Amino acid sequence: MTETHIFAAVLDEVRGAMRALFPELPDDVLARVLVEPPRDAAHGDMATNAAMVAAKPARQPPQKIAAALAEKLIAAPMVAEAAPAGPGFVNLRLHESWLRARLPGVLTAGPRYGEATIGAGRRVDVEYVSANPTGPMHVGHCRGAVVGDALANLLAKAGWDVTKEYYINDAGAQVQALGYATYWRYLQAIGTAMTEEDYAAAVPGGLQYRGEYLIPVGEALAAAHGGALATPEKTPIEPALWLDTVRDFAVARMMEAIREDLALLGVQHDVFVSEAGLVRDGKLAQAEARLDAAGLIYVGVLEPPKGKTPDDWEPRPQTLFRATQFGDEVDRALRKSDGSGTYFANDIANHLHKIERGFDALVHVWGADHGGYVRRMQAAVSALSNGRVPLDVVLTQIVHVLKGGEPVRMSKRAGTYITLRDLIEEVGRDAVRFTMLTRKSDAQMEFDLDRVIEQSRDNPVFYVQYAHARCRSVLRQAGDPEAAVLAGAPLDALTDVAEMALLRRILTFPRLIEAASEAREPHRVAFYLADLAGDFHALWNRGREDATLRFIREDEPEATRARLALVAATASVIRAGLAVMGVTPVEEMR
RNA sequence: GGACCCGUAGCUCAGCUGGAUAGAGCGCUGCCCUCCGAAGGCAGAGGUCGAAGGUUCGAAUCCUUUCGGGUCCGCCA
Repeated sequence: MTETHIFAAVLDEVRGAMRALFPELPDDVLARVLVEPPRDAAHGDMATNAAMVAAKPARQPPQKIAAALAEKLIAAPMVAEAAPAGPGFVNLRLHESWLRARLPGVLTAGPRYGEATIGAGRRVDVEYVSANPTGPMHVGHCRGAVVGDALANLLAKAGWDVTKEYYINDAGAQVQALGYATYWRYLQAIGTAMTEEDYAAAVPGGLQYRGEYLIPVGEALAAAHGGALATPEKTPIEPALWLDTVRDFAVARMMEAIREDLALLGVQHDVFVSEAGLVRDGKLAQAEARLDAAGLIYVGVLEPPKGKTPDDWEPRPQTLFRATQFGDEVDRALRKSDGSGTYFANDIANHLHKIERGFDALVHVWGADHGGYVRRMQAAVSALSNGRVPLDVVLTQIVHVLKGGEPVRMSKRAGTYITLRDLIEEVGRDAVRFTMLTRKSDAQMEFDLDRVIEQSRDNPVFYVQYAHARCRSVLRQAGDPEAAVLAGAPLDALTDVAEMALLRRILTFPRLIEAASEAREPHRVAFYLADLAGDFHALWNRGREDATLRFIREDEPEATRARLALVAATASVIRAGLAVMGVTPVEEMR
């Protein structure tokens, strides 16, 4: 799709020209040559750093190279002006006719516009959400779900073969606690006389997960097993007789609920991997054997953390992984001092599983509270794959929910935390998804329930949707011409500055997809769409001041067709961008 | 004590992975709707990019130090 990727097209010309001017220039120097939009539009459409990059190896001053390059580039078909500038830039102004001629390609590509080839069909595993199956999803999970899903879509758009994965933490103490909590609800369901406090006192680690959402789970257990999991007096029997059953039952129910919540958000994973399953299949043992064979495991005693030593600190020998060999601060425990595996060990097994499935790259979306965990996981992946498979971790920061400008206090104990379901019911799925992408993922975010449904200029959700609705409104009024028909329209009539600004923005979409996917930053798509919508609204407003700039003009059928092509392309790019974000475009605003 | 993230206009945030005179929205100031595309539009003011060094043709961006905010910190997941 290079015919619509204007930066790639011009870059080809620049590299060709440099090759002709300096045949001996090394490839790695040529690879550093870039063609970018200049900050200041007064400098033209694009600028290249080629002369500055080549100055040293070519042993010539950059300005001199820039002058020669400019002279050469003026011969390129799309170049209208080429001028050396500043420290050695070459500024390029492109023929507007050439830019207009890209428009049919945009229309023909439709939803596929912007697809890139940098993924080159390589396989990437994107793991996200991975909430513990111990309760309903809340806003904290929501951001990770949206960012992960959009990132996966973005990578697919950039040519990666993407697998969306959910890792179920169903093996640790948390799900054990879930088992005990569910068992309490079961006892209640069969009519126990015990009090909650008596029961809690007998539970190792205390009774967690006291939320009401486990009540129906306990009732379902009672329906399935009757009184068989308790004494005739409806008091607890040995945990060994029921814990596995109850825990597995509860986890299955929680996962069902989580899948429903994710479906509400429009998130669908391709693969669910069970931590307990990995352990059962011996993946943990395999991973450990592998690291051991590489001499990366030893039994040792870690230093206490520097500064404040915990009160109960005592040195204990543990099985450790030599994470320091891969850039981590300290070696990390694989086994606790009692010999049982750590969460880290299981996660290593998880990553071995991924590597064995042949992925070329791994991506995780984690909450920021796992930030300290990144380095060791990268160390492990590096060790297991001999450095072949990169692991990128995208951290998402906390979301503060506001209502009318006031923070909504969240407390698990009081049961006032906001579930994903609440959020979607309050503002709608599309607003949730879009808004979650209006910040860099590693910046804290305020989610103002009133703001995100506000219909105004400063709400990008509305602003972008409104632009699409306006586009569709115009097209409907014109009888909804086929994209193929509009692709054949003569475009010479598109000359107004606002029309050209919009066109130029449309043509930067492929470059945006490349950059955003490389940086693993889906939020850039949201900002791009806001800019695109801004250009479109600006053009619309010009039609208000100057009737000759309106899209549909009875007296000018040719100009009308050209403008409809531009409007159709705008709508198409908005749809393509929203598709990456997982947001549904609206046909009209009511 | 250490690690990671953040610090950009009065406010909320972008800044295309080192480029030219740092941007947007809100807010503020001043103009613009009898009607024809105003759920608004146009223009303007507003910045030592937290601070100090360093790297180089060139730094908001990279490195070091430092200040402020957040998150986390042996075997919890």
